[in-house]
Amino acid sequence: MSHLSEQEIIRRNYLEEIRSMGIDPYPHAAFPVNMHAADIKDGFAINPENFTSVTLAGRLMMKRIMGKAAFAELLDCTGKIQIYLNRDELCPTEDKSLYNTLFKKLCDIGDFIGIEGYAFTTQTGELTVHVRSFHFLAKSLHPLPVVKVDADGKVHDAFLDPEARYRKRYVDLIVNPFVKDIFVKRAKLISYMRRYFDDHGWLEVETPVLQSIHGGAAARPFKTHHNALDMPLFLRIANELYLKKLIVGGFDGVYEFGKMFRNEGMDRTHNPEFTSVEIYIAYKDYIWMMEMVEDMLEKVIAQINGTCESQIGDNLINFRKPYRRLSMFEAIQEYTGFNVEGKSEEELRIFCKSKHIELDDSMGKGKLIDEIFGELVEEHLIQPTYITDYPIEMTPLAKKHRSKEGLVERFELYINGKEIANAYTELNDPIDQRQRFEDQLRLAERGDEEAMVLDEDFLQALEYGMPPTSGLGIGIDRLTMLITGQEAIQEVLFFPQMKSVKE
RNA sequence: GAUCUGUUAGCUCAGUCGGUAGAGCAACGGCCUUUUAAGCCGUGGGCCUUGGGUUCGAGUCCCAAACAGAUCACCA
Repeated sequence: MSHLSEQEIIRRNYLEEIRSMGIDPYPHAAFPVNMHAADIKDGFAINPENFTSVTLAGRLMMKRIMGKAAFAELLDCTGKIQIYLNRDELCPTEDKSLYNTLFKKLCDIGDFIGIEGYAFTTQTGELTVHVRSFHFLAKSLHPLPVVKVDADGKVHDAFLDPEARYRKRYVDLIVNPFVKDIFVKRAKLISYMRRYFDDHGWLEVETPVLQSIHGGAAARPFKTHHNALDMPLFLRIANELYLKKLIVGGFDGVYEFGKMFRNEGMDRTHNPEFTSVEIYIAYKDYIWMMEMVEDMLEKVIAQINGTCESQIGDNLINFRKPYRRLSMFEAIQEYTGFNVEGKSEEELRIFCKSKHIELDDSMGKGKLIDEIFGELVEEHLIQPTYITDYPIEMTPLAKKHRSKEGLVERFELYINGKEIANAYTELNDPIDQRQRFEDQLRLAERGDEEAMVLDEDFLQALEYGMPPTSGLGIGIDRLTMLITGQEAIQEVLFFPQMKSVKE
């Protein structure tokens, strides 16, 4: 703390003046809050008699002082409410210092105060708490941005610089009410999903974040080191293999909400740590999983938004089931007019070149088809759509398709042009699984940094026998973006990763 | 990682052709017993992101760096 602004110095001086009045600017005792701002706003018009003695606490956000009377705004966890203070009612004796000195002079915007009083409506129709007693609860030493909303709902002096908002999220939360709403919806999303899973009897579990082998996905990991064991460890890129081991162990349904860590680029849809939910259900296949996912999303989103719809940019997304199902080949046919089925690698390359898709020599047929899909189809999948049946090369943990040669039983759920969920009929044939890992090893030898690592312990688990199982992963951050209408992942993370600022 | 844009008071932003830095809010002082975007009147407040350069003179022009945003690449 090298340089203090004029306003910061003044607040520190006020802190000492409060002490010199014999008042503790950071009191210890609990304050007996019995009401929130929203309770009064919701209930006063119906039952005003319930609001003759309300005790509120929160931040002082605005002072309008008119001599012996003053209006102020109090912000608590439910929002703002106006309060009214009258000098001679607050200070009936000769000593007017509580009003004149403590409130008028030494209370700054941002300070925490507690009040007791009764609710009434002013001549201008504003619901207000008439203060009978006033208590100082905590001093704020930094000035807050002062954001005002006028009668037309127009915001003045908005605090909107993304860097400032993300680096000081607490200020963002204090000053921008819409930010809180996003995180409340995020919490509800996780809570309602958890309830849906629990109601079906599936078990919430926790698996290791620190892993000696980073399996279960194709991505570059963060590396760390355990000192006592003197061994390298990785932060998990996925929890898939551990969850399947629990299915081997005899649970019929397990799920985990948790952070995954990927050492890759950051942008408005990627943060190095992100939250996923993965769920594995025994004796099911990917067709069953599609039905479960659309049922769950319809119910959960209706509970959160009060409707199955969500507006994102220009698109109104409807989450009502059933969702459209298209195989990857059908989707490519529909959006490009090109049929990839039965085509040779050379024919696929010619098509890619005609569409100006960038290629490199290492790409096989599966990767080429994936490129075509990613470049030409994804952006068109606005309403919830299941894309099914992927080329086997890209998907080492999924079971070969029951009837289509060269494909696996996999679906991804696309919404608003982005992948939201990924699911398989899980591969439970340990011999096949070993071969698939070995194929990945060959990719790694050719320099693919994201190729999956062979996990001997996982293979051994499969050798003990895993029931037929379907598994699913959903990106919670991206789903939150969809239901809150946000287009940047940073808006749905309290503390998105930022570069450190050099002093 | 690439390209473009931005960084000026606590906050939101102006700043013309290169000539000693501006507004509103916030702060400070005064007046004021139901106001409301900010009650009224007045006053103070600046490492113009950082470092170089051009120039008699740089917030402004040039070069570099830091951080951020947008677009792209990679991924979920």
